[in-house]
This record gives sequence, structure tokens and C-alpha cells, in this order.
Amino acid sequence: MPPEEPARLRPAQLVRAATVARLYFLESKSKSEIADELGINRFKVARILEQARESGLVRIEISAPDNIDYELSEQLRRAYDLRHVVAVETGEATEVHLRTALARTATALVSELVTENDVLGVGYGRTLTIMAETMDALACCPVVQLTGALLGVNAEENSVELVRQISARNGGPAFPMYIPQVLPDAATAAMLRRQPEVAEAHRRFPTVTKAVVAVGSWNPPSSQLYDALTSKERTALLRRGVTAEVCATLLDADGNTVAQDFTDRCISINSGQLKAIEDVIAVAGGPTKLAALRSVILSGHVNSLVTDATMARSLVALRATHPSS
Amino acid sequence: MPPEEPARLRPAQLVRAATVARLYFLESKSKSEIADELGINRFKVARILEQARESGLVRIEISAPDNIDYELSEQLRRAYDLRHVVAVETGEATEVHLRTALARTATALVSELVTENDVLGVGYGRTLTIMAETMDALACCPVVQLTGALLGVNAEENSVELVRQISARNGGPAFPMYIPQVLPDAATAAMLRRQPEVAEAHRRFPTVTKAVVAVGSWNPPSSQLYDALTSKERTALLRRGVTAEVCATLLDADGNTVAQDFTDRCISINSGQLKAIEDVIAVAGGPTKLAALRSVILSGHVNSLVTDATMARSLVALRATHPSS
DNA sequence: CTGACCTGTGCTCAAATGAGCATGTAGTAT
DNA sequence: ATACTACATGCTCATTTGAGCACAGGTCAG
Repeated sequence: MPPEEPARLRPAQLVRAATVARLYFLESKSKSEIADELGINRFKVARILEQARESGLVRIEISAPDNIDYELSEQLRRAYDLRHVVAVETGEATEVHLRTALARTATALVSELVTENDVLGVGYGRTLTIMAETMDALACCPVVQLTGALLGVNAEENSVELVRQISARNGGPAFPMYIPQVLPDAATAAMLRRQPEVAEAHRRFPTVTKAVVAVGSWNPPSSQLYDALTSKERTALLRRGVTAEVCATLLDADGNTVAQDFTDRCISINSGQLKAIEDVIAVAGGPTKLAALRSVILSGHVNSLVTDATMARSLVALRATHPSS
Repeated sequence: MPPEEPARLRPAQLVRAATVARLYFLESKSKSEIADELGINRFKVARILEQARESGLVRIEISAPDNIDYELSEQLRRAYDLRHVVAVETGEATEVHLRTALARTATALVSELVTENDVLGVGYGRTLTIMAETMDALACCPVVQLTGALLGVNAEENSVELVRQISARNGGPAFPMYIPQVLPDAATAAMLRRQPEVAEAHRRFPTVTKAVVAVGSWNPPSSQLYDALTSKERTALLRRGVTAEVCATLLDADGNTVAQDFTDRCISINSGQLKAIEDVIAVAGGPTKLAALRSVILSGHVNSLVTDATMARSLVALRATHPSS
């Protein structure tokens, strides 16, 4: 990897250079101090140190605990002007490993960002479920469910359970909604929104300061919401350009909101309310979600991101190709 | 080894810290510059960098090509106020491996220190023989044999051959002496010193600026000179406290010159001439030579040293015990 | 409520540092 | 010899940097 290894410095110089380097880097002495100590002048010390770096005698490494690729993270953050990006190097992971890795990192990020003065909003998704199960050291703050539960999903893997888990772990008040996410029509949805518990959660939406959400992909399909719909519904929505979903808000390939009529019959925080949240962290990865995640980022519904390195690289590459805002 | 690994910094801070660290250490930007770039002030950058170092996110290593232990080398150098010390970490090497490792390092040190304005003096010893065989990139300078040849030693392993080898490799003029090192009496030695070739070499002694020599141990015995003597001679000399020899100069345990009468009947540079040489590099290692090497160092006949790490540690420890000059 | 006590921030001022220049010393070609 | 290049060394001066202080906000016990 390094273009030139310990390079051609001879022993006597090496010993001196190593001594100088040790005093400077490891013992934090000033160059002038080292110069006095060795009876040479400070410029000489500076030049020895330069040589030591160039020759590879001194190696400075920035290590990567948790397999986070910092440089890539920062690159992606800048590419889309996001607040926080964490790109996890997962290697050739299975989908389960990928989810676990993202969940662990998301846990760390969320518990870092959330203070007890925050109100945490929570979406739905398998990765978020894993996250909830491993969540610890989270500040004691209210936890608000942002969407209704999806039918046809394992009872222990839905947004209600998710909110319960998290609030149990951080000791904060929970605002769950025991209600399906998708309803037959807007009128039914409107009616159910008036149920006390549901209304209570909805009243909290404007107070939410941090949210963690997943991203659903429609094309190719990788979404619990998509899976919960009938074939007929899917086809109709796909025809209208739906590419991604975030908390029941449907988006086209460029991040524009579409199919408001569908969203109206969902129990969920809406697009405007979601955008109003100070920090929205998307947790998503894997090859199937590229177009969807790009769409969600462009839509402005999220400003932070936990994803895998491959996804991050693809997103950066896409930005280089389409540098439009 | 590090007391605390990547420590408890959270992802968002880690990404920022890693970004700052990369810009500072890897891209050599100034802290102020980084601060402007990231929209924070320079003190913040400094504190982030401090954290990054403390947390182990940034690791600075001083690597050790050729297995040289720099810190130990410098420690030993200071302990005895020497000019150059190179301590080679040889592990559990056999004697042959040890010699080879020391010879390689000695080659590097000698070819680093010797310029074409120097005159190189060469002693005798098995390690030096190996060194001569691998000597390369040595400046083209005169090579002077400092001692006569030892009888009873393999014909290809004596000081004559050594000088021939080196001068053949660096292209410089050679001043060898085809003559035994030890003679029956001082008168014979004096007579032989008048032989043209021998006298020529002796005339060069005061011009020698750099010399490389081995160290012989008498107790325990590990010396080609010792081996070349009769049992009777050895016993007599040992009784007079001989502990070490360097170029036929015999020394007691504290580095005092002894047995001048024996030295008088040797063909060799003498103690005074040897001490007058600007740089004398001793190449010696292995557990049997500890007392001898200490003696030679204390005697002031050498000012530089190529040895193994175990020896170096022992010498440092001895110095700590007997800090007298 | 109040004052002690943290913690994170940004400041002043003096010390540390780097860029670039001037000098000295070769070695080399003319 | 002379001029040129190459290179190491030590300088001046402007910039960068760190130590230590001051201030703001928050927490806690009395």
C-alpha cells in the first residue's frame, strides 16, 4: 500500500531520525527542545522529521473501529450536504449481517445524538427492529411512533413493538399507535386519527427533534410497505413512478413526493412534518436500495445516514455524474 | 500494547475526528485551515486532534526495518556517550544468524559513514569476514589492514583476505600485510615491521579516519587471537587479568590496557594509534562477549557499536548499576 | 434562590513553526 | 580558473500553535 517502505536511510541516520521522531511524536516535545537536547538546530530537527515521514519510518494511521470508513463517510456527507453520514465497511456480508452491522452503528449514532431534551421519532423496518433490540445508553427521552403498524408482518417486528422496546430501554415515555399503517380509504384513516392514542402520537409529531427511519425500495422491491400491499395497488403506484418510500411518503426517482392520495389513507407522519424534524437519520443499505436511498436523500426528508460502504460509494459516484442539486 | 484502543467515541464524532485527523496528519493542512474548511474554530480542531490521539483513533508508529531497536540503540549510545550505536533485534538466533545480522547492519553503517575522503582501517574477526563479503556501495577509499593475520585460521578467513575483499569491492587501494599477527618476541616483530609492505601499512595507521573492528573475549574465551595461542600463553595472560582484546591490544575487566609486552610482539595497530582514529566501530554480539565488549567500550578504543539487542540491554543495565565513568 | 462546581467554548499573548532566502561547500563541465 | 548545479545548513519574518484564562450555560446541594 505505501509507495515506499522504510526506504533507503542508513542505520546511523535511522537511529537519529527514530530518536527525534520518538521525542516529537511519542513524547510530544517541541522541535526546539529536541534540537537543544541533541545539540542541533531546530531546522535540522524539522528536516529530519520530514525525512522520517517521507521514508516511512514514521507511519501515521487513522484506525477504523467498527469498520467505519471515515473518508468515504465524509465524502458522501459532502456530496449531498448531509449532517451526519456513517458508512460501514461490511465486506461480502449476507443481508442479515448487513442489517446487524448497520443496526449496531445506528444505535451508536442515535444514542450519541439524542439527549434527554430531545423527542425521538421512530419509523419501521427490519433494521430498526434489530437496532431497538440492541439499543442501550440512550438518553431518557420520549419515544414517538411515526407510522402505524404494517399488517402481515411478524408481530414482534413492527413499529409498535419497536417503540415499546426503545422506551423500555431508555426509560422514557412511549407514544405508540396500535393501528394499521394502511387503511382502505382516506376517510377511515381520518376517523382513526381521532382515536385518543393515535391523536396523542400525532400531537407529538411537531415536537419530535430526532428521528430514525428506514427506506423502502419499490423498484426493485425491498419494502415492508410494498410487501403489505396487493398486487393491484403496487402496480398502480409503480405506474405513477414510485421508487421509494420513507414513513409512508412515496417518492419518485428524483425525490419528488407522489401519490398523495395513497399517503392520505395511511397512518403516518406526513412529508411536511418529517421534513420539519431537526435530525432525520435514515438507516438503509444493500444493493437493492440504491435508487430508493438516492431518492430519499434528494427529497430532503432525511439529513443523516447510516449505510454500507458499497452503497456510499455508489451514491458518491452518482453525485459525481449528476452534480445537480 | 496501547492502554486504550479506539476508545469510546461515538460515530458522528469519530467521523469528524477522523476527517480532521486525515486533513491534518495525512494532508498536512494547518489547523486554522481545517477550522475554516469545517466552519469551526482552530481551538476546536486542536481539541479534536487531542481527543483523536488519546482515543487511539490516530496511531503513530515508528517502524523498525532491519529489526533495529532504535530506542535501545539511543539508550545505549547515551549510556556510554558513544557516537553511533545500532542494536539489532535478532531474537533467538544461532551464532551464525547473529553474525550475519550484525554483519549486514555493520555493512550498512560502514558504507554510510565512510566517504571517499576517508581511510578505512579493518581489524579481523569472523563477523568482519562476513561483512566484507556482503560489503557494497562503499565509497572508494583506501583500505588499511590494522593487524597481521592469525595462524591456524582458515585461509579465507583472515585479515589479509578481508582487506583484499573490501578493496576489490570499493575499488580503493589496499594496504594489506601478509604476515602473522603474533611473533615469538618483540625483536622479531620489530624487524618484520621494517618489511616494505608492513611498514607501508604502518605508515597509513595515523591517516586512518574510520575503522571497523571486532572484539575478542578471553573469559569466557571467544577470540581468534586467544584460539591461536598456546595453552601456556593463555594461562599467563589470563592470570594478568586479560578480559578482552581489540586489535591485539589486551584489556582488563575495566578497560585498562595490560600485557604491553605481549602486544609488542604482535603486528598490529597499537592502542594509542587506535584511540586516535576518529571513528572506531566495534562489531560484536552474543552472550559470551558481554564482559569483553564492556571492557572495550570503557577503554575508549571504540566510539561506535553494532551489536545485538540482548547485549545492548545488558550493557545498559550494567551502566545503570555502575554509573561511574 | 444561591453559590460551588463542572463543561464546553473562544479569547490573548508568547512560543513554536514553516516558507523561502542566503550562504557555504562540494562536484562537474566548460 | 570559471561558472554552473546540487545540496546541506542556518537565517528572517510571517504564520501557526499551545497554555492558560475568561465567560456562558448547566447541574447540584443546601
